[in-house]
Amino acid sequence: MTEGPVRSIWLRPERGARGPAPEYSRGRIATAGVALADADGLAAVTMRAVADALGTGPASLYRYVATRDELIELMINEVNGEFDHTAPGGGHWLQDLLALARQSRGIYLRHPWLLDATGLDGPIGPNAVDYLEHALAALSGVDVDPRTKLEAIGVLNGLVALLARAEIAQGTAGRTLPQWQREQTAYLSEALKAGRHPHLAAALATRPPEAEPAESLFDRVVARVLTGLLHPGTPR
Amino acid sequence: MTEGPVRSIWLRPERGARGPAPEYSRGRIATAGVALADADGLAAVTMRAVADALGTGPASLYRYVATRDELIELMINEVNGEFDHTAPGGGHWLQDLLALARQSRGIYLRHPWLLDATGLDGPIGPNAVDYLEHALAALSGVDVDPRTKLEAIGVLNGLVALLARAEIAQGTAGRTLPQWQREQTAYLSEALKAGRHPHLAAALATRPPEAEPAESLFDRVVARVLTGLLHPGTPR
DNA sequence: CGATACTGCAAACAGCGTTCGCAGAAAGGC
DNA sequence: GCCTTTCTGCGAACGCTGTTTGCAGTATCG
Repeated sequence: MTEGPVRSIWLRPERGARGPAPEYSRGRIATAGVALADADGLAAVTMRAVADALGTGPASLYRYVATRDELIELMINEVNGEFDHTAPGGGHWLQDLLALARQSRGIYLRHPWLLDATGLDGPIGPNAVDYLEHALAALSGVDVDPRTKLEAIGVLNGLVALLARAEIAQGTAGRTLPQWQREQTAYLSEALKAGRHPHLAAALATRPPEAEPAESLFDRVVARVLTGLLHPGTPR
Repeated sequence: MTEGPVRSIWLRPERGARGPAPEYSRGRIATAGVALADADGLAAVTMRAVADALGTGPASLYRYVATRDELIELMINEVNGEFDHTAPGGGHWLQDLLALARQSRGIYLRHPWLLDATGLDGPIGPNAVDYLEHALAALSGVDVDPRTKLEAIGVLNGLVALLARAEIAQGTAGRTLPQWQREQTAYLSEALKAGRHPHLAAALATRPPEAEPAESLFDRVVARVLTGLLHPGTPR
C-alpha cells in the first residue's frame, strides 16, 4: 500500500521476479550516457538523447532509473569501474596511494564531465566502495586511527579532482577556447592597473619560468599533501 | 557592425553612456539571487524567480546579464564580498591563511549553494581578486617561488570547499534529511556482508569514538595540508 | 488458468533559459 | 532646439528540458 521511501538504485534489484525481461541493462544505459557525455559534456546527457542512442523513447528510461540524477549515478559508477585494483603499487603506502591517485587522474582526464557530476553527493556506488577498500588496504600498515585515514582519502579525492580540473581548464583554454583565458587575463590586467594589488602583480609578472610537466606537478602536490596529512613534519 | 566577442561581465560597463538610467543595479540583482539561493538552493534561482523578486519580467534581466551563468557569477562575487580583509591574522603566514580559510568556511556555511556554483569556472570577479591579493600578502614572507604560492592557495580553496561540503552533508543529513544517510549506510552494510571489504568494515566498525568539533577538525586538516605544501617535513 | 507484477512507450504537462520586436526615454552632434 | 543614436523595459513566443500518465502486452506465481 505505502510507496515507502524511494530506495537507492544500488539497493533496488536490476529486474523484478515477475514480468518480461528488461530490454536493456543498467550497464548498457550507463555506457550510452558516458558516450554522450564524453563527446559533448554532461549537458548533452538528456533523457531524450540517451533514449535515442538506445533506440527507444524517453519514458522507457524511467523503467530503469527513477530520475536523471540516478542515470548520472550509473555513469559515475561505470567510469569508476576503470580502476585496476590488481595493479601493483610498490609496497609503500605513499607509492600505493599515489598510483591510485594517478589512475583517478586518468579517469578524470578521459571523462571531464565527471568533474561536473561529483557535486551531486549521491550514494556511493559499488565501484566506489571497491576503490575505498583498496585505498584503506594501502594504508593498513600506517599507524593512525581509521578516522584519519578516511579523512585523508577524502582529501585525496578532492585534491585529485582539483588538479584535474586545473589541467583540463588549462588544456581546453589553450587550444579550443582561447577566448576564455584571454577574457580572464584581460580583466585581470585591467584590475591590476589600479595598483592596489602589488603582490598579485608581482606573482603574475614572474609567471612562466618554464612549464613543469603536468604529471610531475601532480605527483609532487599529492605526495606533499598526503605526507602532511598522515606524517606531518610539524605535528603542532 | 561586428558584434565582437561577448566580453566578460567584469569588463562591461554597468551602464551605457546614452539612454535612460537602468532601473536596477548589478548589486541589487545579485542580492535578490543570493536571497533565493540561500532559501531554496541554486535551482531556485531561475530567471523568472529573480525577475519576480525584483518586480519585473524575465526578459528585463537580460539587459543586465547575458546569461543565467553570468547572474550566478554576480552572486558569487556578491558573497565573496563578505571577506573582511582588514581583520588581523596574527603575523605568521600560517595563522593568516588559516584565518582567511575560516572566513571562507563561514561563507560556504552561510551560502551552501556556493558549493554547486564553483564548478562553472567562470572568470574571477573583483572580490576574488582582492582575496587572492590578501592570500599572497600573507605569504609574502615565505621563501618559495610565486608559482608554488598560487598553487598552495588554489589547493587551500579546494580544500576549504571540500571540508565545507562534508560539514553541510553531515549537518543536513542528520537533521532534515535522515533519509539519505540511512540509504547510504543501508547499501554500505549490504555490500559489506559479502566480506570482500575487510579494511572498510574495520574502519567503519571503529567509527564513532567521539565527535570532534567541526572547527578543530577544520583547523587541523588545513594546517597540516598547508605546512605539507609549503614547508614539507620530508622534501623528497 | 486467472491474478499479479512487471515491461515498453506515445502523448502530454509544467517549467526552464533565451530571443524577438517594439514602444519609449535620455544623451550626443550640429 | 531638434534629430539621430543608443540605450531601456518588457509582453509574447520558441524550443527544449525532466517527468507523469495511461494503456496494451507479457512472463511468472500460486
